[in-house]
Parts: sequence; structure tokens; C-alpha cells
Amino acid sequence: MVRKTVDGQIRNKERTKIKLIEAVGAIIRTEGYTGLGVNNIAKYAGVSKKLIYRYFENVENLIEAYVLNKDYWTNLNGKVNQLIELNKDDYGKTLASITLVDLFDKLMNDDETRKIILWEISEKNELMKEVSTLREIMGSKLFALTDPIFKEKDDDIRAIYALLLGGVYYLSLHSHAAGGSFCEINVENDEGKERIKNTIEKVIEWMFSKASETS
Amino acid sequence: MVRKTVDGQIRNKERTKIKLIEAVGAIIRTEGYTGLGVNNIAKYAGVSKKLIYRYFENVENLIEAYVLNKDYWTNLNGKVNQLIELNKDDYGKTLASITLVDLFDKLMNDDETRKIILWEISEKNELMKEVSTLREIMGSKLFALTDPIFKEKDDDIRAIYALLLGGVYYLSLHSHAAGGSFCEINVENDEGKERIKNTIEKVIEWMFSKASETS
DNA sequence: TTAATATGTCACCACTTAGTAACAATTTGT
DNA sequence: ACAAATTGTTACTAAGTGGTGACATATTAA
Repeated sequence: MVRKTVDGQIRNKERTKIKLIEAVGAIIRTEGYTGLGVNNIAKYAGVSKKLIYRYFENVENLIEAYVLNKDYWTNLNGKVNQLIELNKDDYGKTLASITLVDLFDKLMNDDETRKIILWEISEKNELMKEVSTLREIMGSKLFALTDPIFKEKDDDIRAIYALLLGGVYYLSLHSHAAGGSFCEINVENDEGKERIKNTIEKVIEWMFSKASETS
Repeated sequence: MVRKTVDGQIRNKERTKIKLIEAVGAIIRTEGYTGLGVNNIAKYAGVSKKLIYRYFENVENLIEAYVLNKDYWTNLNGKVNQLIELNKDDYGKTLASITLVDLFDKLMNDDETRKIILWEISEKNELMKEVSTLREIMGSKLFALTDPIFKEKDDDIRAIYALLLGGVYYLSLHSHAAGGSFCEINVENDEGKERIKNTIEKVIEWMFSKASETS
């Protein structure tokens, strides 16, 4: 027989798992992904590290549980159908702009998200490969929205988006590490931020207006 | 009296220092900057780690010696005036394209350069701040070339360039870490690479053609 | 040739790391 | 109430970290 999982006041499996997962977040926020060791996580959670192995097998799985819960794109997953419905009219033009600009804002302000991005590009990492793949699935749903208008054009909306998205990632990382200006723009102040956002919108706008031209 | 620094066959201060500095390069190439510990560097150099402290005081100084010795970005500095002269005709349009596309190729193939970029955005690092500043000086000379044509336009060539350059950095980093596709483009194969390069050229082309329109 | 000094190695320190075995205590089902 | 299973802690490996003092020896200057 399968016994009910322990749910007492003193011993409680689920509560402990949550403690561990939230410890991961706390560490990423304060120390960055380099602080994600078994000992440190257990210390933050106030619990024995043995339990990490018992409940998650290894640290990787624990972190995966955390990251999947936190990721910007995978979180959009729940809203994606709604978003698609709302953005059918302009073939996803507004959506493309908004997601990039929003993500830029989020990354500039949210240490946690930024450090996950950094972690993702830092090392050959099977976990991050999975996260990355999940994001792609999300993304393909959104690109399906834009395809009708770009169908027979040689303008490559995916390539444009990849470059802009990568640019957004990089700019936020750069500004929080080396800092200072980048291409003579300082995204640490509002004026710099606005220039980037306006340019993102302008490029997207241009792409779509070109694509909708009668050929 | 100051004695001549030892220059024998068995003991040789300068030779050892070079060994250590080159060990840093070898490690960055093979393991990335995370492998830059005292023990590891000494092992690569085939020398006692004690000497790192004796000759460089600490690991930071040793790494600084390496990066400055490599002179990545200041090396470009020598060619800058020549490049400007050659690209006056089209206000730097070709140059803007070429530098981005070339850099993309370089980053996709050169582990060392890519890992230094990664290091630069990974941590608050005074040394990397310096390198970053040097690059900005370089860049401003190139933007001087484009300014006449963009002068009274509200298109922001610096913001476009920042996004594209950041995009190039990010795409190369992503493909060597998580890998797989990004925005449904896989830059690990030639088809993906070409799509990115073509799009870079197209965006630059568009920017300049818009800027040169009579208003 | 000899003494002084620079160079290099080795063994060790205290600390941190990932991971495990043995054990104690709580919760569950009977 | 009591046994069985689950949850949690402690203490312990074995290996790796940055850093240092003691010592051996190659090189230099005399």
C-alpha cells in the first residue's frame, strides 16, 4: 500500500521541498548561480542537505524545479492562447513589440531572471537545454501568428527577433556587470532605456510594414 | 645592490611568468573563466602555485597580466584610422555590416574571445570595465563616420547597433552553451548562420537607406 | 670558490565541497 | 497502542580550495 505523504507539524515533505526550492531563489538573488551548492542551499533552507538528494536526487533537478517555475517564457505558456486570440488582428506585431520591451524592463530590474539567463549561457548544461527547448515550443506558437504575413517574403522575422531578443538579453547583462555605456548608450539611465525601447518598436514596425506591402 | 633577475636554464623568473600567463589562456580556452583557480593554473603551467603569489601577488593580477598582454581590443585600435579612411564613401554603411558579420564569425569559432565576453558580463569586474571603456573609444571613432547621414534623423543608429551587436554576442554564447535553436533558428549550422548574417546586413541597409531619404 | 640571494618544490594548514551511512524522531495505518 | 514507514539530523568520508612556511638548489656577484 502507498502511504499518504507525511503532513505533520514537525515533519512535512511538501513543506520541506518548498523550502528547498525557495532557497534556490534566495541564493540566485543574493549570490548568483555560483552559490548554488548543496551545502549552501541546505543552509538557506534550514534543512539537512541529505534531503536534497532524497527528494530531488541531485542539485540539478532541484534547480530545474525552481527555474521552470520562474522562467519568463514558460510562464507565458498559460496565457499564450489568450495572447494569440488578442493579437490576431495585426498578425502579432504589437505582441512582438510588447514582449521584447517588457522583457527588457523585467531584465533590467529583476536580478533573479537576469542571473538565470546568465547561467544559461555560461556552461554546457543539460538542464538549461531543456528550459531552452520549452521556450522554443512557446515561441513557435507565437511565430505561427506572424507567419501568414511573412509567408512569401524573404524578410526573416525569426532572425530579426533572435537578434533583438539576444540584444535585449545582452544589454541587460552588460549594464549590470561591466556597466557604463555600450555603443555610446547607457541603458542604466532612463534616456538610454527609452532609446533602446523605441528602436525595438521601430524595427518591428518596419518589418511588418515592409511585409504587408503589396509585392 | 639589485641583482640581475635569474635567467638560468633551470630557474628563470621571466620564463615562469610567461608559463603562468599562458596557462591562463589555455584554461580560458578549454574550461572557461570558471577554471581560473590557483591550483589549476599552477597545474597547467607545470609550476608551483606558490610562484603565482610570489610573482603576481594574487590570481587577479595574473589574469589582468594575461588579458592586457593579449590586447584584443586595443589591437583593433591600430587599424581603425585605416578603416575609417576606406569607408568614408558610404558613411560607414559597409563597415557597420562587415564588423558585425565578421565579429559573429569570429565569436562562433573562437572559444577564447567568446569566453572573455562571457566573463565580462558575468561579474562586477574593474578590469573588464577598463576593457569595455577602451572599446567604447574605438566605437566612437566609427560612429563619427555615420553621424553626418543620421544627423537630423530620429533613427538611432547607435541603438540599432547596440541591439545587433548584443544580439551577435548573445547568439554566439547561447549556441555554445544551451545550444539548439533560438527563435527557431539554429546558428550551429550554416543555414542558421547565413540567416543571421543576411538579416544583419538587411537591417543596416534599411537604416542607411531610410536615413539618406530626402526628408 | 664561496656566500648571498633568487627561484622552485613540498608538505601542510584551515576551510569548503559533494555525497553517504547510521541513527533518531514523527507520522501513518492497523 | 504499536509496528512500519517516512522524515530529518548528525557525523563522517574523500577530495578540492586558497594560502603559507620550511627547505633545497640554481644562479649571481664577489
